[in-house]
Amino acid sequence: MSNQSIKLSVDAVVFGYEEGNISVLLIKRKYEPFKGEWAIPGGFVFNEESLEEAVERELHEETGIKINYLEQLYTFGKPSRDPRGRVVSVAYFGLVRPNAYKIVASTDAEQVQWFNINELPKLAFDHKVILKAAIERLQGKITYEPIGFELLDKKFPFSDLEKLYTTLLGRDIDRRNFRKKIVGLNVLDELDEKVSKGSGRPANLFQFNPKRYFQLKEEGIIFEI
Amino acid sequence: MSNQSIKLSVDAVVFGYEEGNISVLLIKRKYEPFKGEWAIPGGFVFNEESLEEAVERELHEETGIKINYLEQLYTFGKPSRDPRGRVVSVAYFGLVRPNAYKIVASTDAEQVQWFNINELPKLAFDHKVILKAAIERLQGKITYEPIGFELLDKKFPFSDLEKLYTTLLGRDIDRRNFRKKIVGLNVLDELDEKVSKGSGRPANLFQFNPKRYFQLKEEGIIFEI
DNA sequence: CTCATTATGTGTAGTTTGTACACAAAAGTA
DNA sequence: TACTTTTGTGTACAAACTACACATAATGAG
Repeated sequence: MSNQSIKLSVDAVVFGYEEGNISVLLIKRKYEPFKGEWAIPGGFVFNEESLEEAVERELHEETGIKINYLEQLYTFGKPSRDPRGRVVSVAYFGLVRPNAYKIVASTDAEQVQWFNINELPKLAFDHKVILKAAIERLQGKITYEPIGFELLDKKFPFSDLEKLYTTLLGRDIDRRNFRKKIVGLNVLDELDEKVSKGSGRPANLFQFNPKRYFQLKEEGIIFEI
Repeated sequence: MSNQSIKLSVDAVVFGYEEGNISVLLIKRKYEPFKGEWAIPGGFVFNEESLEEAVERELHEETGIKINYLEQLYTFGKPSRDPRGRVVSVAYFGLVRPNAYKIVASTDAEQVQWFNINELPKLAFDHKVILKAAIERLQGKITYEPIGFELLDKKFPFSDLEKLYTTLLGRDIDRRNFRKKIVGLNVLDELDEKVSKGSGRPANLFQFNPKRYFQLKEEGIIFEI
């Protein structure tokens, strides 16, 4: 099989969340194919780097971002997916706090921008399919793994968490029951700090406690919303 | 990136189930590297075939089996995982009814054999890691997708289903509650046939109804055990 | 043929979890 | 100071889960 001529690339769907909006990080391609079109950041894997290293490198090169949470999503291998020839792409799925980093376009990217997932532009390659898979994964996973916290500030008022879940799940949540449930999971620390945004009673701040979460997980107690 | 020299392969972890035993299909390698050692079936992807086609081809070539259920598991890309050089492997996860096919070794395989997942031999490459991931996926997935039926005969007594779940989940199940729950999901058809194996009251046969399952799924009713 | 053995089939009560729902407290603003 | 806005909290009812025992239909041994 020395005559195999398949190229391997990685792509990263990076989600951010801010004030009730879920957004994805996209780049405008500087070169052919699909020059000038929007695409998920990514690129070819170097011979000696791992797939994760490749994703982080490409992301940093093209967008300036450093990722918070990263997991493999799916590998897309349809022979026709890239006009240049056979390219198989391992797609990853990432989460960041958008305000924690400044996005800067460089190398293959002419521009970088956050897009609300409900207002997406036309995408290059099969990136629409990849993005769809990523959104489904995010929506599915948020109910049984505490990944939502990766999208919020370290310290957050309960209402932020609630708004994140209503946005992601696309349905209303009963505030009291939601809080009861999350508090019952016992993975949040209630801080002695309050935050006030505009009018209304100031909210207490909370913080996710990963240590406690992993302890509980080992004891077989599962996170589920 | 024309100087990328990464090879792409696929591997398939195929599970079977018979009489309280979950087993995996392994081959004994005919050639170097790892000649004579047991491994998951798989091989290099051809330039023009999709990943799924590659898996099915390799499986058929090496073991004679045709798969019942196939899904992508994970892509393993550690630079050091293959002594021949950089090989990235897309691992798949398959289910079959073992008695439905005759396994026959050929091409790269000197031998094919079902191994109980609790009595595994030493494995070539990083196949131990792959297998572990596959087992976890199987155990996880069986509680929220009706994939268990792919491991049973088309028509099966309830006790078979129950035994499958106790085996996979590694814990006892209350027979009455389990039956109540599954029947309540409304995805099984009760047939007018009975089967008797040795002594004991003959059991009614059941059959999974995929059509009904997909209907219910679209209505938002979820399968969960 | 009868009795012991084996596996299937079935209901109910108690507990736990989920759901629906409204008002007081603490801040800002006019 | 009173009006608006957002946070914080408890209870009653419904649904789901759990534990649990005995009758039924077959086989096999004596």
